Amino acid sequence: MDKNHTASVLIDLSAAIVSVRGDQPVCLTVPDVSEYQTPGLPFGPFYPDRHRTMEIGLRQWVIEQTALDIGYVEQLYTFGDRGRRSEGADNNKENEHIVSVGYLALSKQCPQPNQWSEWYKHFPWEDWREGRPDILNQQIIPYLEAWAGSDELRRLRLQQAFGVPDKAWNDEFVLDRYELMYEAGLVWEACADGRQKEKISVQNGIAMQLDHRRILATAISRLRAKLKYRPVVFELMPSAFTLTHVQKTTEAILGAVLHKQNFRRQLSKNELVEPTGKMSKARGRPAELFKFKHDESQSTNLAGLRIPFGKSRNF
Amino acid sequence: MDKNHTASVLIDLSAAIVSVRGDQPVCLTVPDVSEYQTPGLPFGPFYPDRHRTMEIGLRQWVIEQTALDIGYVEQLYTFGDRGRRSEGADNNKENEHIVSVGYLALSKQCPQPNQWSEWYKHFPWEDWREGRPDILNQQIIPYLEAWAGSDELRRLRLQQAFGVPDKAWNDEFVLDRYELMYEAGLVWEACADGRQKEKISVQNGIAMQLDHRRILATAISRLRAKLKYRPVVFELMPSAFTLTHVQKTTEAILGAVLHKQNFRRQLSKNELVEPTGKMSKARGRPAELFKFKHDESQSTNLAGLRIPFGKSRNF
DNA sequence: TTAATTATACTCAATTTGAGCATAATATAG
DNA sequence: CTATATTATGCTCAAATTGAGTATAATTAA
Repeated sequence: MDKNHTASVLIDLSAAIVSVRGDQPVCLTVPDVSEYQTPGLPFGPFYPDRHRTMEIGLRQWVIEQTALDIGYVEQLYTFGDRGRRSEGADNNKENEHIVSVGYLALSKQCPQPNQWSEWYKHFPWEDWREGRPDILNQQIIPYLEAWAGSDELRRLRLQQAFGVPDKAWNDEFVLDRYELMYEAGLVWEACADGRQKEKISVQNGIAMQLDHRRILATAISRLRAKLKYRPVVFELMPSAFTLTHVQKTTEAILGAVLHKQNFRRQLSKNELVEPTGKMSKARGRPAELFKFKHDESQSTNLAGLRIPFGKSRNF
Repeated sequence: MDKNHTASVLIDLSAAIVSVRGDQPVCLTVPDVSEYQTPGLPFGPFYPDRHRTMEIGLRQWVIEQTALDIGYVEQLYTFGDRGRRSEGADNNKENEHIVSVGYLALSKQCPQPNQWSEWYKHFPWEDWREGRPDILNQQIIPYLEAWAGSDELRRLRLQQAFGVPDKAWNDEFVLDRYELMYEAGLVWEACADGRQKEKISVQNGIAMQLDHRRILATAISRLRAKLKYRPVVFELMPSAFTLTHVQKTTEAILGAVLHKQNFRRQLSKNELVEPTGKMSKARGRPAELFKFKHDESQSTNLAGLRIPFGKSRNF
């Protein structure tokens, strides 16, 4: 291969550190010093000679900078797109290319409320708990329809991501929706990256620095998907909780409301929780307090398109 | 942050290019020139100023070097572990750290049979189509049990990954199993990385260069999981195929046998295929030839721990 | 012509889901 | 003190899905 091209890059470890406050999922952000005032995700460089693995490197600076207790950490995706970091307008003097490795981390607490940003302020179209968000029919869909025009591929992607006109909304396609909106020039970042000449008239959710909103969209997608086959909700719960609390947290992340009795049935059937014996005190009838059953047997509940393994699989 | 540490790295794009030949899943490999004769995955450096995204870079050198038509491409994971690439014993002069970004690619054809390596030669314990592989009870499990000793955490991980003694085998935990074996010094790579002083007596599957067997394990895990909620099998099928052919391909990837009639029921219920009108010609009764229904409506079949969304979700 | 082989249709009990009703235990308003 | 709002929890029941077959059809090979 020819050596006329540079292959050396810098690696940023960016973290979407997620928690739930009340009924709102939140994400740790750092304020922006520039004129735009857009918040960003915390990130730090990866020093390969100091940290044995990237995850260790990530944990290191999260501890140093935020003093948070993050238990669950998962690598999301590695973004190396040129032009998705507003490089021209930024401080990086274009001699070094930056690749960002996105991580998802879950935290049980979220102190200092002003440093945490609510998900749905950045993605108002993703919260369906009060029904279909108005912004979809009033702003986003009409604009996207116009952008798609008669382009067959664009219409297909639109249908896939947003369920228009007759497909169902899929809560996991957060990233697909964001990327479509980026391409269509519907989000501020597209404008900042120079893909869109004129400023966006409607502010479709609060923008973030560089490609951080994309990383957050990836985090939400992943977390929503994961919730369905791994008991990660409990990484966001205190040691004792009511079943309603688990449900509210799940609903916050999924952006959808669930059937109460059936939700409890799943929890008890899968033996994910066990009673503590104590009771909560609130408005109505007191609820029993449960704790997470650290059985490790969770691994058994997978599923999906339903492959007919049959019961004989347990040799 | 202190600038005493270097942050500059080189990025390798490694690809697990997967296909299915007969009833064996295979993976494109390149021969090793060194004394060990271990095969490796094809890889190439990422030139950030030449390729806009890493995926474009990957596709580029795959086309250049293999002339293969790969449709489906998915980023797997970014590995930055020090000491997992046999750096000391290798050609890299340790002044530049290398991070490898693993990709999974699917190919419908696999010409030049000798360049493709069968999965289960590298992972003999993962193929359960003829029942539980002997190597598990005869070699792997006893060694791992001894390694775990009375260490509670190790025993838990062992139970989780290998299902011993009483949990079920989970086909998706390919990476977990490989990593456990690596840590226990049960695979050749651990020895090559200097973690294991003495050579492994039993060759537990054919080793690969650097951390390539780890990337392949990640690919298998991902593909097995994906199969259950996305119609990716069809990326490995020709344009017309019999239902049995789809099933054999699925079974090859999962390393497990499935119930025939119920497998077909799933395919027809989810409307993933449509008849071509033609028939196949083989030994027994001729089978109808089908083609993949490119409906894009596949997106509707997800699932998992079964979140009780209820039918009211289709607003 | 028979047997082996493969494909496909159909059945049926068990389990799981979606949806909701009924009742229990508390706080608070009057 | 009683009624009412509020939340928790137990229970039912029909519909759908799954696991595990049986039965039958259409070929080739012996």
